[in-house]
Amino acid sequence: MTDAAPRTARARARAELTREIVDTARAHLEAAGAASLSLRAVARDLGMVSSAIYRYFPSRDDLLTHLIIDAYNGLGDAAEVREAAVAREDLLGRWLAVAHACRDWALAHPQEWALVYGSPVPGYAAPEATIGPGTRVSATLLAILADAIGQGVGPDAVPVPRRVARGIRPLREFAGSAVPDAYLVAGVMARTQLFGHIGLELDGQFANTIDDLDAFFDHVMRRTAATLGFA
Amino acid sequence: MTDAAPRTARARARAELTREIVDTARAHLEAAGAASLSLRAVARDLGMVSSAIYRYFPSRDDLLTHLIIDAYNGLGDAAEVREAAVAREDLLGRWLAVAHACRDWALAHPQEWALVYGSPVPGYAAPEATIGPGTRVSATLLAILADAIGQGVGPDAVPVPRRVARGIRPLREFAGSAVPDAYLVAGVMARTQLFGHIGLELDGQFANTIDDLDAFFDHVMRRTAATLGFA
DNA sequence: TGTACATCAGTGAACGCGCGTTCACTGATGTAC
DNA sequence: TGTACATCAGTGAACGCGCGTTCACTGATGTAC
Repeated sequence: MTDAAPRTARARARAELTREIVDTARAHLEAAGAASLSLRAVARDLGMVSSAIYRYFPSRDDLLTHLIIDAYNGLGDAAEVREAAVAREDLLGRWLAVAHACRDWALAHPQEWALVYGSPVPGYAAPEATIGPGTRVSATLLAILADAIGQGVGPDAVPVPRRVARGIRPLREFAGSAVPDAYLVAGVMARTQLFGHIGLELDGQFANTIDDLDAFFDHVMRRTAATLGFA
Repeated sequence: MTDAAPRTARARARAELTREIVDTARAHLEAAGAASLSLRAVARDLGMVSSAIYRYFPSRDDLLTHLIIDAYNGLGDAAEVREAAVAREDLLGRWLAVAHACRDWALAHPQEWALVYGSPVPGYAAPEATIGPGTRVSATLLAILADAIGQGVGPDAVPVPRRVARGIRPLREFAGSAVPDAYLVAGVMARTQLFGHIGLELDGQFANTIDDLDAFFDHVMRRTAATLGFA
């Protein structure tokens, strides 16, 4: 996306300052949330005048878009790296790697998580450029499910009602027709359990209910893996 | 909380205007989200001067607190009414009643749902008064689980690791000791599936993936009920 | 290698906006005798 | 039933704040010859 090796001093300075702006904005985001992210505050922190930011980003929304893409990629990287370190035939291990990577990343970057999976930022509409990076975790999970089929492993093959089968056609096409409907449903439910748990945990919905969330999450993710037939 | 029958004309006018302020605020909330809820805009809509609001609510945060409690109660009412209409021994029906009531309410009041289950409003800390109403749905679900035990119905009694059992002590105390740990875990997972699905659906995470979300949700909730042993 | 011009980063002032909250005030409603 | 005082709702102006964005500018960096 950016030039690999900027030639001139000007270009190098520009690349560096662009990175500094994004880094500072991300720090502000983590400190106060997306709604109160302010260009002026970012500029202040960098010792520039607020209008100078406009040499780098055409608007606040554009900066937000960068942060969203970065967040998706940060999460995607974390999940993919941890998942790639597990032996291919160890389906449970791969699932747990993705699950724990997502939760760890979310706990380390709660506002970035909220930026992409929380309530939409008022007045901001995510452009198309965010769609691709937004599907990386799901794609990784789907790859595990596909490998499971190769191993003859999968969820209970309960019948899926016709109307449901019809309603998940876009998903089936995205997944490739080799994945049976019952697997797709179980896969979506597993993802909902994963993302739902993380969201509820970040929102404090387990406060005064569950003390040891590390242990609980691991157990829940193992139970979820069992619904997919992973041992 | 409020006087049942206000005596004087002044008191009647006060009660009515208080209600109008909350109603208008709720309308603004649904239109633009909690972060952009403005006292001045509410006052403008009611044809009053902005400072007049302060005769009714001491601050913006206090108004937000009212909206949060109202939202919890609106959701709680919806769930309880629908659940109460189902025969006590029909566990699946009761679970589905709660699940669909929650989703229907959330789709009808997405910003109110976000207010209580979405990312926290920046700069706002929910006071204790919101805790009670916030547990109504969970309490209803727990009652179904307790009745299931009475019927000898429940999830697979898989062993719960010691550390997990220790970590859910507050929940066990809240539920009463009659509910085995495996049931509590399965119950929390069911709630996560329910709340997680609704949250992801409201955030548009199923766009381009699942067309018929009504059918899909019903199916997913039936599969979830199956994990609790409900037929 | 040096000069002339074009490009671009950063400045500082300004525009226009909306916000939450305070305060001294007026006039209507309620209460006590 | 009528008067005197207290309570309270609503007014309008003001304070102080921070925001996103625009614009004409200066001075440094880069490029072409």
